Amino acid sequence: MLIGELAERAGTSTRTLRYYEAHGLVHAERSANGYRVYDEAELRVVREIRALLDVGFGLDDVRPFVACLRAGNTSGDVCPDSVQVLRRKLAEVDAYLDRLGAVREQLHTQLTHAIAHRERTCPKRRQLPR
Amino acid sequence: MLIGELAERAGTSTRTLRYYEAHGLVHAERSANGYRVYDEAELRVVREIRALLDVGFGLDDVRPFVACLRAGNTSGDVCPDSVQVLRRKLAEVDAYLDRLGAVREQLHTQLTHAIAHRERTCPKRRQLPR
DNA sequence: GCTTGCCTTGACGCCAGCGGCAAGGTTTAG
DNA sequence: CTAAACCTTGCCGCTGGCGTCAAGGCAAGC
Repeated sequence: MLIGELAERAGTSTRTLRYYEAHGLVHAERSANGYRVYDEAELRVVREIRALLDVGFGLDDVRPFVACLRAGNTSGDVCPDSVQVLRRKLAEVDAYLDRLGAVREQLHTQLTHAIAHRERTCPKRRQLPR
Repeated sequence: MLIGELAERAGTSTRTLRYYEAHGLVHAERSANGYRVYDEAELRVVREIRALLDVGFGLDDVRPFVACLRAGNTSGDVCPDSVQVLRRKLAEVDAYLDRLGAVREQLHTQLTHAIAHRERTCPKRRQLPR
């Protein structure tokens, strides 16, 4: 399998695959003419990477999962390192949810106050002219 | 008030103030020697900018609030444009909260499965060696 | 006069995950 | 023979909000 086919099958670009390789995440043999030749297993690897990036992981966070797949596991998240990353990421997400919830509250009260102020200042104006 | 003093009083850097000015958010007179001279009112403006950026606004989002302050309002959020931005931002935050909540769920189940798998595969290992 | 501490503009660096272009080699079909 | 469709390496661009020099001018105390 050449890089174009892998890219299409994984739903990404050749540029991205070369980028992953440059960062040590995806491996490829080389054919006589220098073309990258991929094993079928790399497709799973690339999909794992993509799935994790979509969830907000960084490339470094993904490494243990890739290594886990390469170690022969059917799923990339069953190895200790992966689990550790999962825990850390879950904590990060929880922390961010908290912060974002607080921000939401602030925005909400600020919006409420602003509208109330407009009511006081200029009562004849309708709230939603629509 | 010179730029250094304003920076310190606003809890930011001179670089930041020049940046804001370059982007049309903060105004300054110039003294004979070319130094920026700030009005007292600019302190409130800078603090408003900082507060909004901390909440996740971009510089463009901040503009209406600054204009609102300049228009003589005691608070930057009572003008229609500001209210509109507040509404939009609130919607964005809500959307992001939803996504992040879904991500959290996925991470949680993935983590649960991974740990369960390790239990099945290697029951003698303790979960948290501590 | 010299140092110290302000201030000025200008320009590059940073982070992350690529996109996109340049300039070229290879293989296959017509 | 040539065009088309692959592939290669390399390098700049992008987004945002600044940090961090660099090189120099101005003010004030000793």
